[in-house]
Amino acid sequence: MYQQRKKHFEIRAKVLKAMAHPSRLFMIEELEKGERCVCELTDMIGADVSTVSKHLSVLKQAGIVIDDKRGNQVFYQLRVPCILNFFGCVESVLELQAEDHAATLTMARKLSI
Amino acid sequence: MYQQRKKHFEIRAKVLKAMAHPSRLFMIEELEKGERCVCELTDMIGADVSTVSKHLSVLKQAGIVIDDKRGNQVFYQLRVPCILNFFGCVESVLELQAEDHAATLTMARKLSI
DNA sequence: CATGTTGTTGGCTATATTGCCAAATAGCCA
DNA sequence: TGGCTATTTGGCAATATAGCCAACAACATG
Repeated sequence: MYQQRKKHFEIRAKVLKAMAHPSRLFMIEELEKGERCVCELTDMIGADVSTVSKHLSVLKQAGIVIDDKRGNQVFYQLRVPCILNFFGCVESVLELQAEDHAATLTMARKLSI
Repeated sequence: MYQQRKKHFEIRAKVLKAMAHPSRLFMIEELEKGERCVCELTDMIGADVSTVSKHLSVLKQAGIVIDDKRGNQVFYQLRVPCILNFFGCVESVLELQAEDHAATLTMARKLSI
């Protein structure tokens, strides 16, 4: 049932895993506006260049971005525009969580906890 | 630039991280068909029950599923139907990768590498 | 060529994740 | 109550990830 399609899920998971980091999510959102060089992203994130470079290589490995070396700099570009759509979904998860949280607070207040 | 919205990205990343595991992706896909108890998922996945239970708790923590204890069993249910849409996006990443791979092979053949 | 800028890679430590086993908990039924 | 099933939790070892520094590679420019 699962074992047969395991490989399939492993591959999908790799893509998600590549996205599942705050700095990388930021980069994706930033790259939606257009290509950026490593130095620009580094400035925005405020981490070591080597750290940012490694994050970008994770995204590249996963097929989410492509790089283009021009002169001294390397420009990264989103490869998959649809990623944007997904954030709406993630957002709806978060909204539900917020509702739950609010409901819990209300309930607690009613029960004077 | 990033530091101000860091929290925001951390929260999003948590949701993605929860999804980013082959067994958990399988569960999500399975739960799209309807609720399932832990024992059913365990049978399908073929891992230890405790492992499956922990995976489910990760999904629950992230707000992706909810659980409902009925008698002896615990049924899990998807909370966010839109997750399905995202797989199309992940799939398109994979298709692009496949194309690249094919192109690389073709190129290698042309160059007789 | 020498120097500065931009990125990548290796190495290291700290931390997180995974998955198993064993133990604990909770509900069912005789 | 006692035994059975379903599930969760704690603990542990193996492995993976993150982020920094240092070293290196590639290019530009004086």
